[in-house]
Amino acid sequence: MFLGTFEHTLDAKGRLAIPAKLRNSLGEKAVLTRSPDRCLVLYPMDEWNRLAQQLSQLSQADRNARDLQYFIFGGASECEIDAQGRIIVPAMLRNYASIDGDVVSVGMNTHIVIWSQAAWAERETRVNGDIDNIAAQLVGLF
Amino acid sequence: MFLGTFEHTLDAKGRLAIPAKLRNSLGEKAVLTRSPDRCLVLYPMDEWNRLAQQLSQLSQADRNARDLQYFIFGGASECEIDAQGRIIVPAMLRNYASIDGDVVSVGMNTHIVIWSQAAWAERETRVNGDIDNIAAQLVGLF
DNA sequence: GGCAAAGTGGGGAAAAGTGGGGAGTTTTGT
DNA sequence: ACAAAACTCCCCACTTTTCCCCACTTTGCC
Repeated sequence: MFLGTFEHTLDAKGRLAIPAKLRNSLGEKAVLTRSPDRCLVLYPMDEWNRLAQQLSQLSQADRNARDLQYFIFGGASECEIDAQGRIIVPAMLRNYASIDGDVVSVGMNTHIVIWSQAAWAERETRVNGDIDNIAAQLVGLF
Repeated sequence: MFLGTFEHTLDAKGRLAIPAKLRNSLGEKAVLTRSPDRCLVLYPMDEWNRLAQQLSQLSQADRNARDLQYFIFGGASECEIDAQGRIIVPAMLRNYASIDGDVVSVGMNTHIVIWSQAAWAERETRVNGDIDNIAAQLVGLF
């Protein structure tokens, strides 16, 4: 169970420390990949396996399915958490999510989402004040 | 489990180094063949055996089935990974996928796909910006 | 305040990626 | 048939990147 928002940094070697409170629910290994909205997603292995299996079962004949597989599998990286609780974020993923330096990690219950500080701030201001309307469109949940 | 995207080179002798992270899930032998979209595919032996069996079971009376068998079996090459972690890509396959020099290898969970750098870049620009729509058509996965 | 855990930074050993030489074999051309 | 050329395969060498370990600073907690 991943909860909370954490601001921290990614160092010059591309290493990212996973906040201790998020790390607890993560095993020693995890899979990092990209999300369509220009941020990264970190899955614990069991959650990743579920996703990977569903994705693999899509028909190879469907072009959209293949494109999505390229996006997810091709953008993925199996991460081991080192002795300091860090993972290595490949240059390609750093680039995709415009991450250099300040980072925001968000626990999303089943997985962790990683944003560049700048993109996160932008998102916050966009959504702020509008959350009433957004929630209103999803009545029935509460 | 093959994951990630890697840019590297094929040397003048037709040798292609398999990135270490992809090599780990590969045995000492693998099968390289062509894919309909002008790139190459590298299967580990167990995955290849499954594919080959399915392909063999197709009806010989069906012309399309025979053509597909020619395409896959005829284009296939059994590869051994040498001491430096490289395979040799036959000239015919290099030619088919327009590979000379820069190459992109993509882990696709169960197999590895190999593109020429140029063709990959073209594909990327085509898909870029469209990934939202593609993902939207496949909701239920996330 | 002091201790422990978390977060951050850097240096050095090891591995990965790349290129090339040369012996042995096959193919090509005369 | 024979020589020359091309191709394989195996070995070695160099450069770059990655990984692992250690050390310091900061934060939180008793």
